[in-house]
Amino acid sequence: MAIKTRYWLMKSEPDVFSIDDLFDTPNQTEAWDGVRNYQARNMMRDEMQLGDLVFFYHSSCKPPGIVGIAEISKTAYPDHTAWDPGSPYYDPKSSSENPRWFMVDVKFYKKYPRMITLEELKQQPELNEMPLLKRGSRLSIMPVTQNQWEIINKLAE
DNA sequence: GCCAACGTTGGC
DNA sequence: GCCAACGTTGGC
Repeated sequence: MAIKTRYWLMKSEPDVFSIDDLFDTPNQTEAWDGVRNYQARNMMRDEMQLGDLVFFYHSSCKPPGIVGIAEISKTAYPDHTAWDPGSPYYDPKSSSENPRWFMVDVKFYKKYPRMITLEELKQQPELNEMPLLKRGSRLSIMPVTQNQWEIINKLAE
């Protein structure tokens, strides 16, 4: 039996990797490397399923917001950038025998005709339970409920 | 560039 | 296992 699709939100700084970069990547698929937070890692490693849908969020930019949707195209596998001393994501405590960090592959799904800004998300009372909108929340990957997913998709119309 | 909030580290 | 110090995130 197929597992029910889950929904997520993943943050990326567009200067580093934007939704247009994903669009322009061969096969429109890229490894989501560099996650170095245990909570975020656990969600990728333990909960993300093939075909799950992801809000692509641009952070640390003006303005921040959701710019489109990606799809999980490969479930979690070790993040080898942690083993590369030349990588900004290098972590000497991770090894191929005992990997500490994981990544998934995401595939471009769609880009919204306009960004749904953080400001706009904040104005929706139905969304105030989203971790994204909670004071002090810094999670780079977070779950989205089906209800939240539908509300935001409607905003994009 | 500021800084609040949060996670991680490491001495004890 | 506590907790102070430090580093990072990310909106503003």
